Amino acid sequence: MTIATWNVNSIRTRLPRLLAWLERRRPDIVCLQETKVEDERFPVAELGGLGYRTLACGEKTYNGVAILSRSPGTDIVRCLPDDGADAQRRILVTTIDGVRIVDVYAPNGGELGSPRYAYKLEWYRRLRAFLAAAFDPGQDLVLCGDLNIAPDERDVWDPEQWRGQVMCSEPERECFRALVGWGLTDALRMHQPEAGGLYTWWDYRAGAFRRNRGLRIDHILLSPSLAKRCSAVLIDREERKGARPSDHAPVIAAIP
DNA sequence: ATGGCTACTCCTAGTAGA
Repeated sequence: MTIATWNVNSIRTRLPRLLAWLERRRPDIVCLQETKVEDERFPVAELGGLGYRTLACGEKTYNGVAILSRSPGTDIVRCLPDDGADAQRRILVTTIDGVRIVDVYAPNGGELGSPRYAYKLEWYRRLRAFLAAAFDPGQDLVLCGDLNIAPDERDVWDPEQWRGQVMCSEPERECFRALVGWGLTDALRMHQPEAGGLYTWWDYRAGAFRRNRGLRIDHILLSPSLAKRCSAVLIDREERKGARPSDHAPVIAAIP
């Protein structure tokens, strides 16, 4: 199977590009983030026309995650167990073809020391607790999405400029290492252990994409059984080019 | 030249993204 993750920055704005990309890449499972739409308004019919089923967990304007798949999903979980009824829509879990899929849109974090930064760290603590309580690293499991953390200096175009900034701070990186420490493998780094310049997000401003001034903040993390099978991981930079792109590129893992 | 953007909303200004 191929599984992809993509922060589309609005499913409605990105729908033409998403449909063309699905036709070209034909991934089996796609985890989307920042759909920015309530579930009633999600473009289910258009995606169905290409043979994809939709599971959506969204809200108006902000956040929102969704999972597209050829096979149906079962055992669906929306939000974290300690989220309230009005929680930000940031997590969606399902099982597809025997693989547990955890689709995540982590908080941005605002500025270091801000309430939103504290919320991000707390949210990661709750995510880690959810993993421990609800899953087993011995199962076939993928945790992927926009984690809003660049794990180390190889993942940042200018480590000096970004040192201590949000997405690069040591407490955030400790949150990423806690996921890996639970038993997950960073699929891209498994295949490209040293390479720099591999980014998944580039600012819309300042010609950042053209200059490859980016960050690697979108990740596919695999349980050991899937890491063993994963044969390739691709950052689909083509999707950051052209008219009206998302500011994120998709990441695709092949798991034969 | 060191900045330049995009998408959302009871839309035309303010907020958020990262």
